[in-house]
Amino acid sequence: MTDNDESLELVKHAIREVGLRATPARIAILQMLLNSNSPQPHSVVAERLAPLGVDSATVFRNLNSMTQVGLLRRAELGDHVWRFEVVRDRHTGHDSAHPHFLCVDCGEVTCLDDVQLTASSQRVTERVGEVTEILVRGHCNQCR
Amino acid sequence: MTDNDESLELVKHAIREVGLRATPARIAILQMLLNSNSPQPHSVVAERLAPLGVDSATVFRNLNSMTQVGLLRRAELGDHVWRFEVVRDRHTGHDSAHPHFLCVDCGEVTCLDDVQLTASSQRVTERVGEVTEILVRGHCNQCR
DNA sequence: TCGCCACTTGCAAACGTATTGCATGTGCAG
DNA sequence: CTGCACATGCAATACGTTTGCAAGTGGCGA
Repeated sequence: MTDNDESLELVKHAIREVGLRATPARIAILQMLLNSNSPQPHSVVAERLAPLGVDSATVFRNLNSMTQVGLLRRAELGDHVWRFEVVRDRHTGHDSAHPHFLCVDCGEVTCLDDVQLTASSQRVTERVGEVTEILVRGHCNQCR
Repeated sequence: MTDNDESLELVKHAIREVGLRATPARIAILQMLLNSNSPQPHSVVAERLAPLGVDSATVFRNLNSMTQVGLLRRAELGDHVWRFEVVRDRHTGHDSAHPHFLCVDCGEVTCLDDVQLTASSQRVTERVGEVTEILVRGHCNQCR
């Protein structure tokens, strides 16, 4: 069994695990995003998969469905284009309202789970409701 | 001179100060946003000004141009809708990029300008880079 | 105060991204 | 192996945003 076979099985398993069918389109999308080190816009994913005969609408639907089940993360860098990246730490447990830092230049998302926002978060919670997500945008140290 | 006259003159002055003409459309947009306590999407601004005979494209152009010159701030809260708010402290120097709370159910936006995120923000800044925007999402008290 | 001219506007058309309907195809549980 | 709910391809559509162009006007200078 080669590395490719192995990763193929892993990808298939990850897709089935969340209750979706491991179709060629989904496998290709996930593999492509796994090989990217930054979130990719739909257009890029669709372009790359077009030669494989995958329709643009299918890419959209799959990116959205895989995002809904937590396989992917959808990021908006400020240019009104959704970018998608693989959620690599689905099993680590800290899926509560931990802050994410999003670099609007390179699109990289950093988990700030050790950053203490609790005090203010609690105050915010009381004031406005139930907080489910905290997103911090800016320019990361590499892009400044 | 009434309060309205006074604020009208202030608004006109603010517009001219940045090198733009004080046209009825710009005055109306600025006044409307000054009376809002949260960022408003273009659609809402356009709807509100439509009865005055202001075109939607004009609203777009003005929101963008006034943003370019620093009169307004454009915020993207993660739902692919630009929202505009008046920059109220252009002259005071201290950065006014305050956190926003977005209710994912009803879409209402609350400005959290009095919430203290400074300590953690500074820590975040050191770790990842320069923070330009803080977004808190969740369910507001009305929607829970 | 008046007239000029660059800046603005209204209207409509163009654009790019995202979504949807429907008939066909297919992954996979039983 | 087989059936059926889920997924896909294709095309049409919805939507938010931008742009071209001719007409209009704010505000400066005379």
